[in-house]
Amino acid sequence: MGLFLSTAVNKIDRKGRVSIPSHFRAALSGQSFQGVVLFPSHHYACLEGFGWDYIEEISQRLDTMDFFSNEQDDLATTIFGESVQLSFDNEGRILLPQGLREHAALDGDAVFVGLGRKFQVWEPAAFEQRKAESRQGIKSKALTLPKGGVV
Amino acid sequence: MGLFLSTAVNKIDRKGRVSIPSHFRAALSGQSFQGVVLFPSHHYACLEGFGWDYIEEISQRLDTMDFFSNEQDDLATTIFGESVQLSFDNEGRILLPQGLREHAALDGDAVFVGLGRKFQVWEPAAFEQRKAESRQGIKSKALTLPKGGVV
DNA sequence: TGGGTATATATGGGATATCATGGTTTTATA
DNA sequence: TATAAAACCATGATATCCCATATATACCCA
Repeated sequence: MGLFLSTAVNKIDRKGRVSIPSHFRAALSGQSFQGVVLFPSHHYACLEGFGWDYIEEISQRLDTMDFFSNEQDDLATTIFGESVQLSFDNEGRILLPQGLREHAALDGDAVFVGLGRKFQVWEPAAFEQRKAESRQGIKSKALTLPKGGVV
Repeated sequence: MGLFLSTAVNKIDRKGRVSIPSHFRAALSGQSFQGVVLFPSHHYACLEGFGWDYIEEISQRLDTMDFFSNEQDDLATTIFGESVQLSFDNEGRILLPQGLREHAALDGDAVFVGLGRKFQVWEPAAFEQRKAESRQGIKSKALTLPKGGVV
């Protein structure tokens, strides 16, 4: 397995904890780090999430760049500097840092959307809007999957 | 594990001590030397930091460069000449040498930014500027990760 | 098939441990 | 002996652990 699928909505409790949907946790069960990495999306008011292996992959790609190059620094500052490593508690929850909650305007409920190798976390109303937009986008541009490609 | 992620701001006390964020210490927990290596960045008014293992890797990479090139001299001078090895106290703090504090204009608060294999230490206002700059840099140059997608 | 039981998941709350921070005392050093 | 550095101790805030419970899901057996 290892792919994030489907959508689920969970509650954020007064301490700022949320359960990661169990099927998302199942997708991560094989990994060394039991938790997720979250990152504020630059396109939308939502969070992007993935497993530890994905971060390591990014790190390896960055390592192929020059040591103290500006390009490497720019990418690393935005990608690594803004992502947070959050481990599961015994109940499969994470504690959402304040900054991330604000970025996605999360309060009360959180929508988890599976997108294959990554997932997103949305405030419910914002997600409804996004969903409508994306349907519209698919219609107007007649988007299809690239041949044999990944989303 | 072993990657530096996310951003945290800690206080420098009147003796010049700062806590290294606990998740950074966790990333270094497997290493023989319990502490960090810091040196003044030549690109920015900040400090660059990493664990002991990374110093060795840098040394190896320098060996692959032209022997008496200016570039190698610069790097070698910076990295080996200006680096300071600072060990944790029982509370996970280091004592910042005066010269380094001045280079990064550190006073009061210090921002720790994870960049994967290394991290940086910034004066808060200076980092805000740097953050904007790096986002801009990515956009304008349409930077993507080598051989692969953007996050 | 129906109904009931067991199991897993999501959620809440109190107790406990960790972290960042400040200060005091002891040790090393010049 | 003067000074800086290291070790030690204290504390509030916050994160983590642990237990309880409700609800939903899977499972079993008549």
